[in-house]
Amino acid sequence: MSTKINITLPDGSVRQYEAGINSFEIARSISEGLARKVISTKVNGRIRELVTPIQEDAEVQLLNWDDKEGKKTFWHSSAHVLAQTLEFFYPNVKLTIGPAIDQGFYYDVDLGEEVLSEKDFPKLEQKFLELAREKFEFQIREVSKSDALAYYEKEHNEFKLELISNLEDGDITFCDHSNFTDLCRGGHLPNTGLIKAVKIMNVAGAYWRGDEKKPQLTRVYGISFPKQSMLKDYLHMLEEAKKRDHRKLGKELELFTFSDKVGQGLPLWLPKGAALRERLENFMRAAQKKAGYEPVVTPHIGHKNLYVTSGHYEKYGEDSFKPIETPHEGEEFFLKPMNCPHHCEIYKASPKSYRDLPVRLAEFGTVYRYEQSGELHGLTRVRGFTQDDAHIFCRVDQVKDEFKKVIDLVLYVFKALDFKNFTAQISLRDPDNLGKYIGDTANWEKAERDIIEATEERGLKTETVYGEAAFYGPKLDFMVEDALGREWQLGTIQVDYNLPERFELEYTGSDDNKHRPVMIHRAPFGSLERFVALLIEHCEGKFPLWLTPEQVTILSISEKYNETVRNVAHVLNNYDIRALVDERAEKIGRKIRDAEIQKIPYMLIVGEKEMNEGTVSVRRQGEGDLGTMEIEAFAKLVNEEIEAKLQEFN
RNA sequence: GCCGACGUAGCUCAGUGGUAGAGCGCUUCCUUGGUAAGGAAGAGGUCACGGGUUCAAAUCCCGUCGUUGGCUCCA
Repeated sequence: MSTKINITLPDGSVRQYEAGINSFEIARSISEGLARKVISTKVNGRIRELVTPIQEDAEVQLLNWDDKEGKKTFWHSSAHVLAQTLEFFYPNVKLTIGPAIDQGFYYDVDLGEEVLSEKDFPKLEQKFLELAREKFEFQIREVSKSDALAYYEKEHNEFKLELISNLEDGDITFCDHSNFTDLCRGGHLPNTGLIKAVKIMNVAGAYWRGDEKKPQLTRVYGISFPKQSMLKDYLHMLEEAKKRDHRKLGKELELFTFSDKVGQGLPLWLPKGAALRERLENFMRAAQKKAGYEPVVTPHIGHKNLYVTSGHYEKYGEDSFKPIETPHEGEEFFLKPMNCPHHCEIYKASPKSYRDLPVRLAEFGTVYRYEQSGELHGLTRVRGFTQDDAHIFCRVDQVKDEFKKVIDLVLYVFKALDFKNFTAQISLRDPDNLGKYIGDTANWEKAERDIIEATEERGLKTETVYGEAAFYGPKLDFMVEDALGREWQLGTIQVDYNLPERFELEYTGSDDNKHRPVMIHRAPFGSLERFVALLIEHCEGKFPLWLTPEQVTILSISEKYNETVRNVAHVLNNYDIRALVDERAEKIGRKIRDAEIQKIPYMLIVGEKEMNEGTVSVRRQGEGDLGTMEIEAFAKLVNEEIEAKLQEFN
């Protein structure tokens, strides 16, 4: 006897089917075209196999390649084929986990003594496709916990055994295709044949469960596609992204460099880069002045005890440079890894009344941290960097308001610099590991609430991540992706009840009693180094006009007009426009090409006509000829463009 | 720090056991040209560094340093 069930589709329509129907049949009942495209399905919110029978009323969402979750299914299934491929070449391989990631998938395996390197990629890809073309069906089956354990006992796979031991009996499934079996929750393509293209991207060491005390596995990264042409497009896109890499552009545009002789992770700012950085600092100084910050200056080193007091020594001592010892017995100084302890001492330099708060102390403070060598990356992770740091000391009742003001400042900065694609991430405690945080629970809860409310009241779209809070307090981070899609933290706002406690900071309240202020750490750029790196990648080296090293280059048609060209530069300099001249004995086409490559926003061309008329022929980088205008008119154009972008901070 | 790869001229890279190469850049000369590369000549390298194998090493092996893609941590 058959039962009818109701299937609700994402558009809200309800269709009736026999119980036991599967998603693929539903797709085919709608249209053949849909059936051809569908690669996965979500039943009541959970990814399932297309062939999983549905027995009861359900919401069904059919997924194809264009859905994010469809891609995940595709890539997860690909990870199975990768594992099968690895088993073919390395029969003793121990499989661990093989998830889909944002761009493809990986599989972590224990290869024992064997080594896998790039040279092996072509043969892996070839075998992978050979296997895929067999159109093996993925079949999911339930396994009892004891059977599952027995299976991997026989395989001597301690990793899978560990995974299974953490699973509930009755909730364990294996997935088979061809002669290959893997512990797997499910959500697969119907068969391997849909995978038409694969590229093994790289191989890397990865610790089991991300713990460096646990064995290191070999992680093989790959990406796969339903069409060969999509792989080609993807690889082309990666090539394009590499052109935006700040390390490449930083070199080409002469912004910064590194020297082995100075040391790893210690950037050297070249004149053009330093000037750009100085403009960024001045921009921030002006905004902060309006926002009520007071600049302070503190030294590059601090007494060891300062960091013992702050708690940083205990927490980050390992990540610091070795202490600096003085001739005085037992006296140790540290290169400062952060500015806050110094600022606490400035706060303490004079007694404070509740009327004085908030106190906002700002400093472009250069700090030094001993990052592991493998961590260093261009300007985004270095060992010496400058934070646009400030600490706000305020009353508990002022926290939310101060927090909102900082959000305004960060958004102002991002707007002036055309950062549109950022995510605001609220980092809260890890509910499963509350022990690793210091400070009073009630304070933590208040701080977390203040942050959430401040972002809500500012209408900021946020993502909440548990477990990412600093050890001393919750925070709001502004994250931006680099050219290769890796996410970096730029701006940060952090509430801290801990340091005021440790430094015994006080103010006198209206009740004439002593009270503890709250601290807010905040840095809109985060670090100048990282910020500039991300800025370079976002604008491909074409900086906003107000910021760019050279705003205008003046090109003479021939050497006969060099004197006129120098005069034009002189006039523009008087308008505070950064102009340089190209007096080389080159043809104009060549001079234009070079200026275009150097990404100089404006080119002014001066020849016979312009010399006689007192005009310049204007060309915009990337756009072309804008026609002829008077020099003053051009200066006005430049300054108006800058003003339009650089609205004042209010 | 660990795993993989890489290190040749200022830059980008070719050269994989037998006399160190190209393009761009740089210098000099010719050319004085109107919107993305004018021509010629020249200078420039302990092939990252140290050791080993070999008649012979940029090339093969070992170590060190640096860079790089990941893992972990963080701004």
